[in-house]
Amino acid sequence: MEISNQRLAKILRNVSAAYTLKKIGNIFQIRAYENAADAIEHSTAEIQDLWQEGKLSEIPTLGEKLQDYLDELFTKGKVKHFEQVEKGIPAVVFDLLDIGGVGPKNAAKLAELGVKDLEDLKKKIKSGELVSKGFSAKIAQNIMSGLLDLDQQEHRMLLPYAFAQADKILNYLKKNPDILEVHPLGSLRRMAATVGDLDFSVSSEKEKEVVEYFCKMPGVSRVVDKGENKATIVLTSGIQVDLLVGKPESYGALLQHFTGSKAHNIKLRTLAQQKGFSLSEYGVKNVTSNKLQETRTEEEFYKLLGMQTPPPEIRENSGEIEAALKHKLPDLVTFEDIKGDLHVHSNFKIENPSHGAGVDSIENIIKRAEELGYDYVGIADHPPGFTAVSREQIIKWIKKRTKFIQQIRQPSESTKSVRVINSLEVDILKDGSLSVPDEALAMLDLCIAGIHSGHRGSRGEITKRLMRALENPYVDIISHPTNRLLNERESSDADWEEIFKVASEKNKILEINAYPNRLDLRDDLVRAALSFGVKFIINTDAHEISQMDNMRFGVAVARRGWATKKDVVNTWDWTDLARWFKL
DNA sequence: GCCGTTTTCGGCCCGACTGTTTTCAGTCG
Repeated sequence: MEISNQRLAKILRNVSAAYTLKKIGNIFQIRAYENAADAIEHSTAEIQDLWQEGKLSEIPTLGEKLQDYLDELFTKGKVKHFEQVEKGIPAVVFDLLDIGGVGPKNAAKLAELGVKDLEDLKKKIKSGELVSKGFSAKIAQNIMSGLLDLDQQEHRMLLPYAFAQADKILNYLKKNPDILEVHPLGSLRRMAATVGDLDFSVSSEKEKEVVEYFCKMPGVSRVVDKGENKATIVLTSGIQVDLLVGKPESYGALLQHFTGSKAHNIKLRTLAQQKGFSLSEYGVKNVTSNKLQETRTEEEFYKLLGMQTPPPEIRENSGEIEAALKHKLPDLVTFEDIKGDLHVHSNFKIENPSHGAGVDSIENIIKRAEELGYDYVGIADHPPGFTAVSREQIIKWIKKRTKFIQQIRQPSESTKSVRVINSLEVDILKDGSLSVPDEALAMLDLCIAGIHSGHRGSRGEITKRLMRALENPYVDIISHPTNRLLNERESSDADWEEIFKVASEKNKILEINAYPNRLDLRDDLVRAALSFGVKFIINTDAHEISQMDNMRFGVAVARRGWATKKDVVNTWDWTDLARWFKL
């Protein structure tokens, strides 16, 4: 049985709620379950995978006891202790917890009043039954809007989508002359693969006026909260947006505080506590003198703690605080370092394609690469499907395409033009062989290989397939290695350490695919692969030229995985790249 | 229940808003 991180977090939150309701243990035991749920929910690795590899202890907040419980859960599908503590609590209580604003106490109270499920609750609020049975009208109203929000929120937003929405809001905010600075916050600023709601901070002397201005933004459907210096709204699209306004003299602390992550901040505050400081969004307080030191910038804030400022992308309490204290933060790869995109699909004519072709011509792709300031671009179409087309036909098609590319790249011999790389993205078949014969692969400049079917194979099967592809001398790059699709499909299960080891030995490149719902290789696996000396390439896998702009989201994944410029081959200049790929 | 440059006990991040609370409980980020 597979248990997703989200489901796992929910199971632990249910236990926490049961502890609360039955008054089992103290507040810290209750919080321990919530802390673990948070950590699991925000983990980029699949917890069940870690369990299989015996690495549960790598997740902070999972101590001896919780590890035992998870072991029992994954082995037997249930946990005796959990069942015991939840005994006697109606199942509906745990469903009610999903409503924003409803915690254990209110959930239990609702169940007591005979609420059967979420639909029933909606009915009872509309009919006034809830109020007549003792709930205040205001609380009933809040629960109702929580219910409506729950209906709207299906998935977390994909990072590029969230960025597009955020840009509109940023543009609106920047128009107000009272606003001195504005930043995205939270998972958006940390460039996590998915984003729950959109948070922004603003530096201004006129806090109240800015909050008013924000609440009047076009597209606001509802103002949820409004305070002196903060507000929460819901847009007509259902997206929740938070705004926090701070004075310029303390803006650094505000920005730091709400960028998170939660785990990063908790660790930071624990550390500060030992040094006699208390941290908040207002600044650094000396506990002895009770004096608050304000900070204009994040850099000042971290400096007061004697450390470097970690880039937002790596603020996950995964070693960045220790590195910053030693002034040894890595020099992460940047978008400006990128010199080319080697995985773009064109509309080159093809019969019986194995997978979706691109919509733009090779000429237009080259033109776009020039506009982006790239030194090189790789055209990597899918070949014809090997089952529908004969071996001879595939070879013939590749010959024709190779000739076509050679013709249009003639001007690129001049120094100012973009170099064009003749490539294909071939399938790694069920047995690990490729969908294109070696004879045809020999005609290409380089070969990208990826799994495009049977993603749900067993750990052994997937590992074997990838291994065999890595052994193939024609394969240069493995595309989107885990094959996850965000909000749709989990990563394939494989022995990643073994794969990283072999990839490093054989000088094979792993792709960080910047396609919005892939962002694959995942950030945590990038970090793991780095320790084996694996090199990466960040590609957009664009199927239309506008998607070539997604590069920066792939860069974000690399940064979150602590990759530096030298680890990413498409930051290299043409000479180094050509030498590596023997072009 | 977790955790450790005060390690196996004794702490545990910090502050906000809402409701109806006249000093606090519940919930959230």
